[in-house]
Amino acid sequence: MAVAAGPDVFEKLVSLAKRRGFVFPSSDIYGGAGATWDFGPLGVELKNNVKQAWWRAMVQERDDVVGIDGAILMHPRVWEASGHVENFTDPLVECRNCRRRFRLDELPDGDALTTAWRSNALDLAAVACPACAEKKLADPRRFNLMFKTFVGPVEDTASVAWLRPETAQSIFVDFEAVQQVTRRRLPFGIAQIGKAFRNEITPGNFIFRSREFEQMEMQYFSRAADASRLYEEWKRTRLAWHVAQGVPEAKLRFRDHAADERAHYAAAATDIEFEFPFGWKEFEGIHYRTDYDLRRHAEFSGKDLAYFDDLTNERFIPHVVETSVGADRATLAILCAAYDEEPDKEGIRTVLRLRPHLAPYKVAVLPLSKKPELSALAREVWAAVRPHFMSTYDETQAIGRRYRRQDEIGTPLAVTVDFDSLADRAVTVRDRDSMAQVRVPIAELVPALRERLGAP
RNA sequence: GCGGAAGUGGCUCAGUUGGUAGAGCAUCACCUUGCCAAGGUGAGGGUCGCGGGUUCGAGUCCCGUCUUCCGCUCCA
Repeated sequence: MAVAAGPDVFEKLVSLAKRRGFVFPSSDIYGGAGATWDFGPLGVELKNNVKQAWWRAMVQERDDVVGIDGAILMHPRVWEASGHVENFTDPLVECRNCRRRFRLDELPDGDALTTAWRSNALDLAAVACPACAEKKLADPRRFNLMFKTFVGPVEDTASVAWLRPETAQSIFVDFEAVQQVTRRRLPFGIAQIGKAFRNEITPGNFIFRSREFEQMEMQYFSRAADASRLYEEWKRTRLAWHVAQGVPEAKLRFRDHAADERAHYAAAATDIEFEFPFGWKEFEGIHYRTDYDLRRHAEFSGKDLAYFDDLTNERFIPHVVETSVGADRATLAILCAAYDEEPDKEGIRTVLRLRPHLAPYKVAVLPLSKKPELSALAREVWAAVRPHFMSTYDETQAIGRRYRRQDEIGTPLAVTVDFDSLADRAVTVRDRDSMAQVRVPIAELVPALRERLGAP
């Protein structure tokens, strides 16, 4: 499908995204707010469609997953239990010679150094840099990946709160309540879409890595004995979902994490990577989190989070397989996969070959000319279409140019009202990909469009 | 945060040895055309990231700052 590729294409895509109102830099009139992005009128439609497609596949079409929407601010102890306070706030040491940085605990004798640092007795003068061997390590500085804020009018340590760095913890914290109210038996999953915040050291690549982002996560709870099989199943399920969103399988691959690169909570981890124009990058993670999270929350909260199996009379902490995909990254991958250019009489025709269920607009209504009688009928047609499909209307400039505008934003169908329409009450439906045209009576237009757009 | 590069109308850029901003595309209007970026005429839109300095005068020199991009940690 998409033949265009490479970094130059990415620049064109970013340019298109800004020009047509998919994504803007946030706070742009103040010079930008630093790796934060606003989704414009088209971007919000696209991203909402991506989220809706995920929710549909994950919750609506399955019989074993339910959804929640958790709060961004949580009890600070949650992040101690989850390990984030410990693992996301590690002191970093920078070598003044080679400029490389290391986590203090990853240096030789790191545990001893960390202990010394905590008691303000750290001396790095005799410690060699692991990279260049020079003994020029600067004093450690905390680099907190979590955003800190304060609840209540007084900034004291008792009122510290963190913006969640992942959505998963709401699910673990709510696990028992959800399990009880839905009367679920294992295995079952809880899904959530929501914002998460990380104070990234190095954001970049457009919306690929930003400090505020949206996750689509699902935690699947099961017996320990089933976890490995479920882990493999979810890998396949999630890959298939991306393919169903129009991402070619050839541009997708799994990458298993080695033991030393896994997040602190994961016993096994696989990335689904997409071949972005700037390289193969992760955009979904599938993790086997064991019973780590529930066990920790049971420990820290003092609540018994064990599951009682009334068929076997066993009581145990469920194990978790997680799938976690960035909504922004998935949207970016879909945009990259959809971007296409093809030769044209006048130069190049840019087309976003988005699947209809993801396209911001499903239908564009276009009068052949701006003559008042055509405009009037076209607006009447638009009014008939609007309740059924996200749609748009355009009557400025030449018809060919307007088709190109719609191609560029991925609108799959155009409805053209011409002079014959005034007499025969029929319109032309034009297809973005085939550019084929079909004459359809206005009275049958909505079902005809629905048939061409296919399943949601 | 550190090193390197860059920051001019919506987009892509030009702007000579400092003299108060241009182009193409895009947008809009009118005329023409009437099914795949046609043509013509015209219009709107930038105090050149921001702040300060040097100068009679700065987009053009200096300092600071912010942002973006490429590397170093990380991960959705």
